Amino acid sequence: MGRAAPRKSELLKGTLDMLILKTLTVQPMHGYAIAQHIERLSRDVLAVEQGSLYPALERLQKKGWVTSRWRETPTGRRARYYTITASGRRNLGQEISSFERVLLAINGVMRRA
Amino acid sequence: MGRAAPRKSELLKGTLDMLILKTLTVQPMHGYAIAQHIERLSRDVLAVEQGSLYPALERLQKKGWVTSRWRETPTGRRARYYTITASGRRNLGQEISSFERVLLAINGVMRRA
DNA sequence: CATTTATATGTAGATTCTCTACCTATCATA
DNA sequence: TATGATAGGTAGAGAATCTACATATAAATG
Repeated sequence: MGRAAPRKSELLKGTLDMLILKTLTVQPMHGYAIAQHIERLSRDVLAVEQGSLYPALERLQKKGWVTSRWRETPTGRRARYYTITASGRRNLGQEISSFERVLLAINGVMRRA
Repeated sequence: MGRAAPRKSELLKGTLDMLILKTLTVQPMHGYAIAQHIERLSRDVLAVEQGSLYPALERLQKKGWVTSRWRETPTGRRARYYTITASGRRNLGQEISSFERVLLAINGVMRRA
């Protein structure tokens, strides 16, 4: 057999919520589409497993950062569409600056260590 | 009361092993010094708790990426000094490129989403 | 027509990592 | 004398992710 398939997966722990919220700033989307969106924009470097996705969406909803309702997809299937809330947007902003802050800190160690 | 003290802590989950290994490329160090080093180079953005540090060091040792032995510190205390191994260096290289790869992927989502 | 693949949502349980909260001990300083 | 810094550690909880499974429908393929 040939070389192993180029690892599709990998996900920096703790970034999934941020990625989902950012994705929902484009437009309301159902879970399956959110995962596809993230995978596509990351050129398939990031894999969003269902076992991570749906619990994450519940979490976000419980925190009031997204709301959801059942709707029909363009192809006539039923799906739960998620919408980011105002407080979700505020939280996204905070998560982004915290992420950047930590990233700079990590860089500080990795460059100068 | 005034605003909360500027959070000292924060640690991108999954990066601790990389930070420790990178720190040990400078020179063998004991645990306490590793934590201080990371905190200092990150300008106190990253906090390395003992409850994370020592289990991480055990992990790294179990995987053969570091070795350790008791020695005396310059100030005459006993401390366990950790040294990165050849396979530890190889692993560090892989962790770094994987980290960068994932970071680019996240950026792809965060910029274009 | 039958089967497989893609779309869509979810749950259970295990794993992994980190954190909080402890405990011990020595040395330096106030 | 007591407190803080140095040094190492553990137990248990909590959070997030992953694997594996279960369900259902629509579209594509044989």
